Amino acid sequence: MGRGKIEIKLIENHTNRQVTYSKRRNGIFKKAQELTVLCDAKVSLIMLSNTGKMHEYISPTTTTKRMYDDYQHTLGVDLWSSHYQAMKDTLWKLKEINNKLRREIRQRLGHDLNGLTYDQLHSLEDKMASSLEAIRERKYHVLKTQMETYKKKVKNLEERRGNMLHSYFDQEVASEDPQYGYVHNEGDYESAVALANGASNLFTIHLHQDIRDHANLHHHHHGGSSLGSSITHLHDLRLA
Amino acid sequence: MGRGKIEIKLIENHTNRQVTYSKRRNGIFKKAQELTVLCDAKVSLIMLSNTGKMHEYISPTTTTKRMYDDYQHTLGVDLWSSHYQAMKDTLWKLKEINNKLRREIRQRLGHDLNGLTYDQLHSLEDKMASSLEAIRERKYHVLKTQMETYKKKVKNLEERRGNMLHSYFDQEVASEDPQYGYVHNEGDYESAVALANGASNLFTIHLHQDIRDHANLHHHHHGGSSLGSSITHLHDLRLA
DNA sequence: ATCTATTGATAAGG
DNA sequence: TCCTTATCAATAGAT
Repeated sequence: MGRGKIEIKLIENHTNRQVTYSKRRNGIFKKAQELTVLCDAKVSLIMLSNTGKMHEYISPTTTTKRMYDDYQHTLGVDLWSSHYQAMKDTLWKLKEINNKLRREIRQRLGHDLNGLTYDQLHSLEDKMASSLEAIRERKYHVLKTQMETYKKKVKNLEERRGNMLHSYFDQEVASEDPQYGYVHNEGDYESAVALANGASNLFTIHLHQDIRDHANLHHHHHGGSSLGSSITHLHDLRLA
Repeated sequence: MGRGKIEIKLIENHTNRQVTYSKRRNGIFKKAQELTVLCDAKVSLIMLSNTGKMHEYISPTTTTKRMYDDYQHTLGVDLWSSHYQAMKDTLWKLKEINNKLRREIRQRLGHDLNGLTYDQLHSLEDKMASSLEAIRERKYHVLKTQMETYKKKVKNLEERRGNMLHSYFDQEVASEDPQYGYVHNEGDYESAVALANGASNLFTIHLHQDIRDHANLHHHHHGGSSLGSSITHLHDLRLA
């Protein structure tokens, strides 16, 4: 269709190729638009020239994202599933670990002991007792250190100001900040985990196994009518 | 181009529409293929008929995923980024929680106490002591229950078999499975967390802000030459 | 699905 | 890139 027939092979002349690309691109766009209107079809057409320019046609009744979503759904594959899957696995593992940790803490708090045997309880008791001992030792160590600090301070004061020691000492102890008292924050964990669990539901990926052998193959019709075309790289997919 | 000119508007006749769809679809596929060869272009063409049938053309030098990824990159926006971001947030929160839980456990094991004040240690000691008490109580409860079970068994046996009680009882106790001894599995948590941390590095998402106003607009050329076509919904994008 | 008159697309040239 | 036009290709309607 032109002043002469042309072979369908790469146009060597750069300028010529550019011109032909431009013309034919617009021809295809026009055809896509006509098809959209004439047949109430939805078309997504993305073209990337060898010079890196990208052109798109999308039927006005849809969006490119929706078309690709539909496409993936039709194929029963998720092109991005591997990414999602890895993330999902990670999330799952973290949640598992979290649950284990929380269970362990609860048992160490003396809750949820019903499932444990006598032996397990005995072992837990031993561990708790020795942990408690470590904490007590640390506590006394801290106390001792603190006392020594105070002693030194007092000594200093005694040297500098005579015997005002008792009133100063009492004041110092009373003003210690009580807000750092150990706070059990299981509630925070609960809500954060709940949030995490809720959010993760957004990412339920369906990974179907019936991937059809369509990708990068030559002209196929999977079931149904065949047009017997000799065009290569055309794929005929149906909604499952 | 046919026995008569046709208006570009929806073909009312169902059969006719189907036939036209089929013919034109193949026409566009052929054009897409020719463009691919003639101009060394890459084309991704997805068509969805009003009957729900989907057809695709993809240039053999690329894949649908790559085309769509390129498309998104060209737009400077990743339509999936919000999903990824939500997942990433979830992962981060879970990791935070995990660390808190693990710190708490370690403190309850009597480790990592250096950062705690005397008050905190005192509070922890109290909690540990009462937890330990709960565990002890549970342990004795289990022991008592178990003893009663044995007593009943023994009583049963006494009634049924006379006075063979001692040997049977000893045997029963000795054969109790010791494999359920409490096992501290912090190592498992460590490695699982490490794995999680490693995997999460795969999901560093780049969220660009320069979203261009291209989506679902009518025929546009962003910079450069205009073909002056009256075709609507054509988009002209350039690689950033 | 095939045929073919007719319109539409486009190669080459400016 | 845009216009022209001879030529070839696509396809509408009929079978």
